[in-house]
Order: sequence, then C-alpha cells, then structure tokens
Amino acid sequence: MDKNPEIIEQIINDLNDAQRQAVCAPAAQHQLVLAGAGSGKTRVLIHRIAWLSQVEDVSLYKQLAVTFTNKAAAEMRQRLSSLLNLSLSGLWVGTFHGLAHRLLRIHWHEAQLTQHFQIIDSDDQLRLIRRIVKDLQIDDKAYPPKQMQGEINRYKERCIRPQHIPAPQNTYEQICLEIYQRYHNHCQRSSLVDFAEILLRAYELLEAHPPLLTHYRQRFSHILVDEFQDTNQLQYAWIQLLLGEQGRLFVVGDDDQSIYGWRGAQADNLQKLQTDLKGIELIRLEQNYRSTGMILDAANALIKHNDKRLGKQLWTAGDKGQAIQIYHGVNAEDEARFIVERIQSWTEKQAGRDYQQCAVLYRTNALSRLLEEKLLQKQIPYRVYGGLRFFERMEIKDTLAYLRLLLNKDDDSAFERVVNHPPRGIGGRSIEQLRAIARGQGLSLWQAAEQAIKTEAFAKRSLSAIGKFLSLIQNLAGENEELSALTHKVIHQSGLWQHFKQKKQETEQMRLDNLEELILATESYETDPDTPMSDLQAFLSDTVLDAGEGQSSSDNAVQLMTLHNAKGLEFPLVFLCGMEEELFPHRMALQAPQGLEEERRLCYVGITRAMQQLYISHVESRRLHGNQLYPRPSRFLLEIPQELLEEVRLQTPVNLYQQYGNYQAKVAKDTPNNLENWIGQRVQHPRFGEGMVTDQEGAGKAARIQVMFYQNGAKWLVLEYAQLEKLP
DNA sequence: GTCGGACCAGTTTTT
DNA sequence: CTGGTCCGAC
Repeated sequence: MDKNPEIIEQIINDLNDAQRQAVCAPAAQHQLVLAGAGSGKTRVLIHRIAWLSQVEDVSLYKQLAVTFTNKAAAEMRQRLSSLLNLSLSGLWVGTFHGLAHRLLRIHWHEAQLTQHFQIIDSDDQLRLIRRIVKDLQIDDKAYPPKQMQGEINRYKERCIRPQHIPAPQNTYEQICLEIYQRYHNHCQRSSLVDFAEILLRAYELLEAHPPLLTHYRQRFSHILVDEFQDTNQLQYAWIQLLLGEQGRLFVVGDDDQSIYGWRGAQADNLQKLQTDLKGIELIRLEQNYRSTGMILDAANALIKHNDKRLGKQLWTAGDKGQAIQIYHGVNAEDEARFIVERIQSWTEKQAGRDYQQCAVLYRTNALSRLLEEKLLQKQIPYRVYGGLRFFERMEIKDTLAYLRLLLNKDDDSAFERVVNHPPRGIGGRSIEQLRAIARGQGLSLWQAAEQAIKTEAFAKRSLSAIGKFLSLIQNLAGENEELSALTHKVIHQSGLWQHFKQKKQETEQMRLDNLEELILATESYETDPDTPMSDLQAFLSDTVLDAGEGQSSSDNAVQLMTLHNAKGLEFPLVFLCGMEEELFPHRMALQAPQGLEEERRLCYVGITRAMQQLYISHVESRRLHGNQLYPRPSRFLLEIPQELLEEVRLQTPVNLYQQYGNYQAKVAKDTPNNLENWIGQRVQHPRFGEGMVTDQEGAGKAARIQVMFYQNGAKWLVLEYAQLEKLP
C-alpha cells in the first residue's frame, strides 16, 4: 500500500504524547487504553484504525471495530472516512449485536436458524415470558415475569443453555429452568431471537464450526473495542474467541465510567485483559480537553473514594474556571425555579450561548416533571431524552408485527399481537382454543388456525373470522411490492388506519401521524447492498437493533436527561439536581454489592459532563411517590473538597457545611471509640413526632444531635434526655 | 370489544 | 402521586 505522508501527518498530528503512543503502538501489540472522560478516546480509536491501515499495512478489511451503540458506530464510521478520505467498504464497524447479527444472517443454517429468523426486543421477550408463566400456571407473584426475564438473560450471558444447568438445587431454580426451557423452545419454533441470543448464537456458531472460526480469525487480525468497561461476560468471551492466538486487540475504556454493572457489564473485564492477554500494554490518557480545572479537581476527589480502580488523575492545560455552585433549595419547586432562572441568565449573559448548551441531569426520570413544568411556564424550549422511542410505539409495533408475519407465519409472537388488532371478532376464547391446538400438536398458532378451519374445530363465526385473517395475511404476503408500498398496504388493508381514524381523540391523531412517518421511513430506507437479507427483513432487523434515537435534535432546546443518558455527552453548562441521600446514591442501588461505588461513578460521569460551569443542587424537602421526604444532602457532595464549592445564596443565607457538616469527618473526629453514628437515623420524639437525624456532636453526656422533624423543623437535642425512639 | 374503576408498584437502559 | 395493568360490567 502506498504510504501517503500527508495522511500519516494528519493521523498523528494533533495527538498528545500519550495518545500518540497508543495510536502508533506496534501492530503486533495488544493495547489497553485507559481513557479518562474527555481525554479523546474515540479519537484515539479512530486514529489507531487509520494508523494500522496506512502505516502498518493492516488493511481496513482486516479490522473489526466494535461499539455499544449504533450512534457510536455511526460516528466512528463518519469520522474515519473524513480522516482517511476514502471508502470504508470492507471495514466492519458496528455494535456487538449488529456484528453478531450479521454473522447469523450469513450463516443462519449453521447457526441452526431459519432464513427468516426475526429479532425480538425486550418488550416482546417479556410478553412471551408472561404468556409462558401463565400457561404453566405459575404464580406470577412468586415468579415475576420481569425477574424471570432477568434470569434467562443472565443465563445466556454466561453461555448457559437449559441443558447445561445441573439438577436444580431448589424450587426457584427449577421453575426458572422450566421457564427458560419453554421460552427457548418457543423461540426456536417461531424462529425468534432475543438480544442476548444474538450474541450467544454467534458465539456458539463460531465455537461449533472450526472452519468458520478459522476463517474469521484470519480475516480479523485486529479487533478494536470501544467502552470496554461495558462489556459483559458473553461479550468478553466473544472477543476472546475471535481473537484466538494470532489476533491483536486494541481496547479503550474507563473503569471509572462503568455505570451499567446492574445490567451485566463487568468493569473487571479491563483488569481481566491484563491477565488473559500476554504482553498487553496499558496506556493512560489523563489529559482532559473538556472541563475546567475546578470541575476536574472535583471529579478526581470524588472518584478517589472508590476502591479497586485502575487509577488515573485527570488534568487540564486550560483554565481553572469557576467554583462549582451549590444550591440548597427549600423544595423541588424551588430547585426547578432556580435552575430555570440560571439557564435564562446564563444564556442571556453572552452572545453565542444558547439553550442546547445547557443540560439538566438527574438520577431518576421522575425528577424531570417539575423541571418541565417550570421550563414550560417560562416558555423555554426543552427536550427530554429517553421515553418511548419511535419503534416502540404501540401502533408502530403493530404494523411491524404484520410485516413480521408476512415473512414468517410461524412467528407466534407477531400472530398474537395482530390477530385481533384491530378487532375483527377473534376474541380471547378463540385464541385460547388456537393455543390449545398448537400446544397439543406442537404447531404454531398459524398452523393451528389452518388446522382449525380444516377440521371445523369450533364455532362457525370464529372460524370465518379466523379464515378472513389468514387470507388477509396470505394476500399481503403474496404481494411482490416495494417495502414502502407494502407497508402502506399493510396499514390500510389490515384496518389499522381505519381503526385509529374512527376515534377523534388527540392521541389517535398522533398515532396516524406516526403511521405516516413509518411509511416515510420505509421510503427512505436503504438496504446495505451486501447484506444477504431482503429489504423487508433488513428493515425489520434494523428497527429492533437500531431503535433510532436520532429524531430532530436540531432545535435549540435545554437538554433534560438521566445521568445514564448523559454518558459520552458534554455541555458548557450542567446542572446536577436532586443531589440527596436515598435519591443519589439511590436507595435501591445501595442494596447491590458494589452499589455505592457504581453510584459514585455515575456522579463522576455527571460532573465530567460539564465544560465550563457546573451547578449541583439539593433540597430540604421533596415529594416522591406521594410521600414527603426530608433528605440529607448526598454524601457525594461532602466528598468534594469544600474549596471547590461555592454556595449560591439567595435570600436565606444557610451554610450547608455549618448545617450538616462533613459527617464523615465529624464522626471520625468526635467518635473516638464508642459513640455511634446517628446521622441518617429516623427517630420518633414524644413531643415533636417523627424526624431524621441530620447532625451530631460531642460524646457521652455531652452528645447532642440535630433532628429535622417532619412537622416541627430542625431541633438540637441532648441525646441523653431526648427520649428518642429509633425507627426502622 | 370497550370502558371505567380498583389495584399495585415505583432506578438506571442499549441492544 | 403517578402510570400501568387487570378485571368486571355494559
């Protein structure tokens, strides 16, 4: 290959030393790049691919780049093609699921699938499991379908098939196994594949077919993985399998930004690489190009409270910037009002600042409501991230289910969804009878329906309705139309359009709009020319695998999102609200073994989103789930050194640290041996009622505690005389 | 088949 | 307090 000095220049030009060291490492070397927030990790990954292809003669064709989200994959593709200014054909860039899916489409037969296998999302998966739990007459209180879904996915993530499970130790295991087995059989019969299954199948496919494995190992001499801290056990195994002895791995990740432990991600996989891959080199990217010094100092100080880190310290060559502003609100309304005011004054203060540069981050979605209210009041445009996505809407999923059924009549999940939707006189009773036939003879619902008609198994009326449904689908399936025309036909001939049109409500109008949008989407849909799938098949897979977040984000609006959603993004002005114990760290998260540390990482992610200015707010009282809370400020707030913080004072001058103190320091200082920590304890007082301890001082007879009483406000009490009763 | 009321649960979410 | 789901009545 021609080595173009100009391009090489571009590849290494604007890199700092650590980045360059990573990008230009020998091709034969495994690399682990520990990349802090805002240190240019995606950049390093892209430039590495370019370097390999331009300097090391590892053609793009021999590289495999893996990400977690489609967004990241698309970004990588785009940036790479503009860097190299050449076609990227041959390069595999994609998500774990996208790539595994591709393998399955090519080798469907070896993977023991049918050619028309379909992907189901977690929603469909849950439906199916519900159905199975019901059919087995299992108590869904003792075995909640949601939980069973978790168990099944966890099995799959550990590469465990039903037949691998040894004799169950207890009833719970046994029931889980039973459900898993049924679920698996059902999916296999209906040719359905869930998310975890895509990965597991692809893994088993390669494992069971040595020639295939050899082929892909030879083809992909270099594998590059983004956000490695988010890999789960199966993904890790997948990478290892594909690497073999010869393959070389290049990985970027940040153990401090591992926030998906609760769904199986194992940040330890980063450490694991160091033992599993001989000679892997670790490079740290610690220079940050995003935030001010103050913000980075706060983030560094916070994350230091975590154990078991690979360890790194962010720094910047830029300004120290402004202190982090702390706002202590009276209640959530006050907090929201404050945030909105600050957004307004911040944007007005300087030309060139606009709303989309402002983000409000929160731990739980429930907190967005009041913010929305206030923003609406002030007529400030905003956008809330994460809600139902387009392809998850009911009417869209209905249409897609029809399309699925056209491709594969044995797709029971699709059959059940649309057989009576819109209503066409096939009620629960008829469906139950079909199910019985299907179960009894090992047929799909479609086959059962055909059979029922042939044998006139039940009431004429139902049979004729079923017959009409079958011929509707058959006629549609017989069409040899373009994808968009077909979709149009499905929407109209199925009666969906009519169904929604009859109703005059606003939501129904929206549904019609969505259906039109779906047709538009099919019109502009372009199938990848070298996919082995038909247009329809490709479209269906894409809608599940890439739910397409990217809706008109071009408008200038304040960004509202959860901390999880904010990962990977950056904003000049950031608000972190609801910084309160129980809420953040979240009460539920503390139940998990490493819960607190993950919450702290989440906070670290939040802080490091801010480029110029960060506000953190917490309130004295907050209504949540209908009850009034009087939360203490989050411990995370107290883990940030005071000199980096500046309290925003409005009318009421209250000093957070006078009022609450750094309780950890306080407890350490005032509690030589014997005084227990009361802070956080809920108590009952004979006169003042219920409250929560917010501070304490002294020991023995001098011990005093401050209690925030729910009815009577804050009081200092001498512990010895207060007659307090501890509440759970 | 649709509507209304009772009941219940309630972190985080991409694929 | 909310939103979703389930069940019984028309």
